[in-house]
Amino acid sequence: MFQIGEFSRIAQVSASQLRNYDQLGLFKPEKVDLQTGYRYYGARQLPQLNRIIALKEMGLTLAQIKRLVDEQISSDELRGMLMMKKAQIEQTLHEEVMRLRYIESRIEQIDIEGKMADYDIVIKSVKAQPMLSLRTILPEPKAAQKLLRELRQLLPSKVNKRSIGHFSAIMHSDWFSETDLDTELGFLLEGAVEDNLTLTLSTGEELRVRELEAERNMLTVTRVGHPKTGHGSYSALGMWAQAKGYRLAGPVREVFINLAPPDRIHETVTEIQYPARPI
Amino acid sequence: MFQIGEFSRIAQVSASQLRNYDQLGLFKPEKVDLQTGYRYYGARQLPQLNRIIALKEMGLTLAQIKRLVDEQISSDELRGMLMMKKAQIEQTLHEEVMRLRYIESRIEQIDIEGKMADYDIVIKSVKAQPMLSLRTILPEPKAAQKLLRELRQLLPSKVNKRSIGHFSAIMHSDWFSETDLDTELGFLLEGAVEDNLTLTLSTGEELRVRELEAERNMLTVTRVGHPKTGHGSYSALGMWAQAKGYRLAGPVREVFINLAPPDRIHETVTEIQYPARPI
DNA sequence: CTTGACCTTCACCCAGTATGAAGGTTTATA
DNA sequence: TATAAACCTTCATACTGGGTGAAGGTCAAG
Repeated sequence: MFQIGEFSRIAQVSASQLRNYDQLGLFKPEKVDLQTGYRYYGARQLPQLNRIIALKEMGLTLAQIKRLVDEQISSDELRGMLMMKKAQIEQTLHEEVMRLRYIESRIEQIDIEGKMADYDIVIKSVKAQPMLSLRTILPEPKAAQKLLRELRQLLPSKVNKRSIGHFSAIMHSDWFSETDLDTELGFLLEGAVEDNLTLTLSTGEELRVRELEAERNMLTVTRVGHPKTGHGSYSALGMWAQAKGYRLAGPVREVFINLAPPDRIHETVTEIQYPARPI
Repeated sequence: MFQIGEFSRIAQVSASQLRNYDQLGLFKPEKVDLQTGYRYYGARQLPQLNRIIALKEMGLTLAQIKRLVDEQISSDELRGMLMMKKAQIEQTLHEEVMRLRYIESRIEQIDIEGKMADYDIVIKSVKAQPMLSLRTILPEPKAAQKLLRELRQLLPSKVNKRSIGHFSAIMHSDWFSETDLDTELGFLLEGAVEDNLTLTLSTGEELRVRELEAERNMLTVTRVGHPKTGHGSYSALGMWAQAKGYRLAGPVREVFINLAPPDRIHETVTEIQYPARPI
């Protein structure tokens, strides 16, 4: 029979931990002197304590170990618990590997470019949201500006001013070119809006309200600059997606967070949103 | 200019976090109304905030990010910080992989044997300690018992009773056999002991004090049972070492934590200690 | 009779943020 | 002009899964 101090030296577990385990009902001394409260441990208890320590090192919590130890759990159940733990570790392992890959790609980028990139990809989730839009083949980028100008005049009379959101574009083309892009243009709308609202332009084209889908995994990058100069951001998005294990999935959205006037067009702030799925 | 609420919606960062970052000096609004204290953020601040979020996801702390952001750190320094973080992640990754392998081996073992092993390996560190011992070729296991009996009679007269530790064996043979084992037998000693203490047995053999080396990584397994039946523990030790990335390194020690009398020999508790080195 | 080991209980620490409540202004809408 | 919603500050608390330490007192061995 060992007193707590000696037992703690043999097992290399602090006496306070032993008292703690006793109190938790996880590991009780073989005998407690009722008069003095002294704990007495038997040598045969060492294997039990070692089991607890081994399970702790496998990453089980004390509560789980308690269940294991005092419910005389079957080996099948134990196997199940270990499998769960295994899955959990594999999950965090996967996440760590992704982080590692990403950091490596940033280091590599610094090595190549001599500086840190001026954009950062962030993953967001986006709720479903109505949009008043027109899908059209844009002959050239400036056509969008004309559309915007007219919309700005017409919109306030049709829609409550508060519910006008950001001007946005959805790119339905898969390829990148300067001309003849299949693009959906319009304004995001906030809150409830009549479904069948429409707005007719001077060209005869008609904007309708439609619901943009919610996206759980939206890779986004926000950049300042002329809207035409976003190429770098796209390639960064692609690399990021690959490093983190996402597959780019849907039509890209470009949300114009602030619409600078033409003479300060390079101050425009755009958020590029690329729907993605985990691989 | 956005108020905190709208900005928080766009950036998907809670308003309280934004206030927090402001207070930490990590990310300040473009303008603060001195009258009202209202924070106003500009669209061009979004990329800055995204940088902070991206760095946070890489695992840097807010304090590190603050240094990065407001000390205009050079790309070399940034590279260094990321390399550090990378090394750190690789370290935890390695540990997780080890844990995973171990858990897998335990699951496998349950699958094979239908139950959990009845011993658990625990890694300890052991201090240097004096031992009064005799190295000899043991013709047969019972010779050890004879030695022990004589030692028990002789020892108390030579050594302060308090400083007598556990009876122990050190196996200098690499192979396992029942007979002719090159074994060192004796008692561990506690506290300071005269160096040149010796003890002569009736056979003429002489026990001397020598210092056992400290071992930082001692793989230990504690078992209850007849001392001869320890084979299973040894194979478990080997498997464990392989799974966790250790190389078995030194002569094994067996410490008899309790020495049961011959009629209850199966209650003997032994700790097997195997020095090891991380690979 | 002294010293060291032990007892209980309670509080506090770790790390790194994030959140919430209380109590009070400000702004925008009806 | 009333009222709701948004904002302000400050302070406290949560989280996770434990571990450590002090205070104040009792016990045991030599």
